[in-house]
Amino acid sequence: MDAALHESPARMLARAGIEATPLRLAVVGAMAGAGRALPAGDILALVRRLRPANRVTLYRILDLLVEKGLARRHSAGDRAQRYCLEPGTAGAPHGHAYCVRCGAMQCLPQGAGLADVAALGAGLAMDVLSVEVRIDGVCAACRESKGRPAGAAVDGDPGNS
Amino acid sequence: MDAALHESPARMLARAGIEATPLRLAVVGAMAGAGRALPAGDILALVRRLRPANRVTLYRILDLLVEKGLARRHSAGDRAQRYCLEPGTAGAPHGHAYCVRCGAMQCLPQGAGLADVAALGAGLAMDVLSVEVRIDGVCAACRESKGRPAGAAVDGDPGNS
DNA sequence: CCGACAATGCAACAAAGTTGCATCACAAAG
DNA sequence: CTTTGTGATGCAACTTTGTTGCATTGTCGG
Ligand SMILES: [Mn+2]
Ligand SMILES: [Mn+2]
Ligand SMILES: [Zn+2]
Ligand SMILES: [Zn+2]
Repeated sequence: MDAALHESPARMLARAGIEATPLRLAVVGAMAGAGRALPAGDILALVRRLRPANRVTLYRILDLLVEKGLARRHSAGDRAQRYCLEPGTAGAPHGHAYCVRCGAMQCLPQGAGLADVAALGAGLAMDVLSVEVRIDGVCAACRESKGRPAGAAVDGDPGNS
Repeated sequence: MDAALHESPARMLARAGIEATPLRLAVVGAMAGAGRALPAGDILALVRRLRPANRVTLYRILDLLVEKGLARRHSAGDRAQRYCLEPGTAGAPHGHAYCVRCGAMQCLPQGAGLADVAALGAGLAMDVLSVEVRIDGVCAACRESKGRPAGAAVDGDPGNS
């Protein structure tokens, strides 16, 4: 996609008040421009194309990114949490489309359809913190390829740590 | 709550084409009238007030209920899936309000705020199967009690199996 | 060089769910 | 009444995903 639209990983970390380290830059780089929310395992595989990386450290970095507001954590139908970068400008939430076949979780354009869900939360006798909207289904790629799941996962074998 | 509003567990199973067994009746009974989506662990604890029950069998029963359309499985912010009975009449989806503090997941009234989310799914190059809407926040009970979480869990010790 | 302090790595652990296989219950057949 | 088949249940081991405690490394101010 159009790389010019994206801030550099270094700037993103700076904006969130997180000290830049090689691993953190690699993690943010892996998530940037994906256009979808990735499970920790996929992010780890992507980062390991560039450098060795420890599983636990990755989880700690992801926790930090979420805590500092740079990333969001989303639950899908399966057991793994997905992480996607907050769209640059603000904390406006966005929904996701989850393929129950291949596990891909596409980020949807901001604001789409979420307005009245947020309104719904307002009447709830609850301090609303966030709103999760997920559309489950079978993605176009998986609908075609009847056989194996379409974009099943990031390649690259396991191993290190 | 008003028990007269609820179908009997036996009837629910019959309607879904599931053979009734004592355990299955107990499971459906535990879920019925809860008004919220319960994690498997809570359902197990409730069932065990009545009879011994095996963890694996419970998971198999829950899978069966979901497969036959009698129950729905929902993911929350934590690692445990929640299960709630489909409201009697139809497959109309409903959203949930999840308390990040005590883990309670309240079922919201049907239709509330989900109309345009469903519409959003229609434009998606994806075979839409279902729509998940979850409002995360801190429930009223937890907001008051600053100390320990409010409705933390179903009581009853672990043990059996 | 020295100590402080954050980042990383490693091993063990934990929670939730799954798998394979043994057993049980019960009904139909002989 | 006994045999035999089938689905439901139980049990142990395992997998996946994430977490915790603690050791090690690296960096920066003095
Ligand atoms: Mn996203
Ligand atoms: Mn519900
Ligand atoms: Zn797919
Ligand atoms: Zn609560």
